[in-house]
Amino acid sequence: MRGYDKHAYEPFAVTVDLAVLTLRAGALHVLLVERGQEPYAGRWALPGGFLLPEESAEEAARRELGEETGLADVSGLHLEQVRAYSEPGRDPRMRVVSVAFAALLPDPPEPRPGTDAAEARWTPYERATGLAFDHDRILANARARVGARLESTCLATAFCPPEFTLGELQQVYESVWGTPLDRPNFRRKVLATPGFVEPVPGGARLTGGRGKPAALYRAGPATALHPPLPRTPREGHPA
Amino acid sequence: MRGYDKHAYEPFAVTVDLAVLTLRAGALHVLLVERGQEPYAGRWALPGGFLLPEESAEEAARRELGEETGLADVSGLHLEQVRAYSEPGRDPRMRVVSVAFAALLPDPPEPRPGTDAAEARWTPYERATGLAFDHDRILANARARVGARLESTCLATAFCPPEFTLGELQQVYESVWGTPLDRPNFRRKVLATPGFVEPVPGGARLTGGRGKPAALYRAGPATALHPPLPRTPREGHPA
DNA sequence: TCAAAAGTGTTGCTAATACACCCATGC
DNA sequence: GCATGGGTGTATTAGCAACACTTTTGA
Repeated sequence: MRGYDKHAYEPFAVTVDLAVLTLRAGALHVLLVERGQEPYAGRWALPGGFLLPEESAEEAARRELGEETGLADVSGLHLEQVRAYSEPGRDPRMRVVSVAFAALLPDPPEPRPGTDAAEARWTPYERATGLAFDHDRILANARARVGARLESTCLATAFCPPEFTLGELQQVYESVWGTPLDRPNFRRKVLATPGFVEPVPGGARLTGGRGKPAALYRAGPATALHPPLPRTPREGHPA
Repeated sequence: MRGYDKHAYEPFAVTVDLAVLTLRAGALHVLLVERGQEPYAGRWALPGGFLLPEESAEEAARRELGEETGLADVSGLHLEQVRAYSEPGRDPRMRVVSVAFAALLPDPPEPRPGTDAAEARWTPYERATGLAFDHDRILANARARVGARLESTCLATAFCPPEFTLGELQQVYESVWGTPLDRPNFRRKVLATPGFVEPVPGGARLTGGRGKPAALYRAGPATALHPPLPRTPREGHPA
């Protein structure tokens, strides 16, 4: 930040990469795009793109999110910065520093191919391997980050539509963490946290499920979870 | 990452900013440098600098750390990436994207001024306000990140010399979190976590303290803390 | 002998896990 | 009826906060 000269250093390109996560049929999915050109032509990759001259990485990520998903209003969706990736060889063409974001979507719209006519597709998280560049690592980091945030923040509601049941909320945790949770205990912990969820006044849901209609909730005003929702229903904790 | 043209976009400068944290006399301190030139000439700032063409942000951060502290061997020190900062106006000169790191130092050496002859100084965390650029925010984010990592990882030993007492380790937590902890309970939790600390075979310490000599420990092989060391001796965090 | 810091023991409360059980709906 | 998912109740248990107490040093 001192002794600088605008032209003394090779210019860097700065991009954003997005791990757009959602739940489809109770399983974690990620939005992938098929690359149309070299390098890695034909391979799947995380969506992303260059920063425009007058936008921040967050703004670029939100713009890309709208472009890739085709969603009209993308302003309320949660974007979580994961970290920056800056290894010199990560893009064979030039020096690219990438800021990765995790985006959380409640309803999974069918993706429309981006402006560059490459295909876009929701892919189960487990099958999203062999991605272009270092996107395998970025995706794993994004999932780990989101999983950690679920423990201590109210982030889980970002995966849910405006009104949701506690069963749906529980599925968020189970899908991202990959562990089953005890329903009665989950319910108590969520309801015991003030401001996490609020019951919607006169609602109960019916049509979808085969069982008893579930009560509907909305996201509450809280952002932090005190105490945290621990990840361990079955884990080796002998001590 | 698609449809790119090396010259289609304004070039970005990429820098690293370092929040170098240490404990002096039981209080959290941060390394600041006085800026010698505009903008913000005469103001204090976090140390940092540009990425060289063939180094990653982590490598640049470690190099800067060595340059600013004057430490000969900087390879074992802990560097924690905080996040990237990319708002268009954050540097008035040009578009600068900065990757922030928190560095944790056990022994606080007197800093030597950097190559650019500006002054460098350890500053108590509370007095490190009014910094140049957006460094107030970066520093706060770095401290929050380190505090959160103390809960769930064995990071605290990075603040300690190779051999340390449990009292010193406790001071790390108390200084970063800003809360006093109960010594007996802290001791039990640390020792109950396998691999967090290991007693050094035949050691006890004497000269420094006025009380009973404390046993010496070293960092163990564990990196994660299960269960986490909770931050709350008596705390009610309402939303 | 006192102060200061390390270390041990104990107690009592809180909270969470692991269930059993009831409810309401679709088929 | 019965399968399925929602929701409530509860007992045992484990963990932990709080505090009393002992130990070992320097002054």
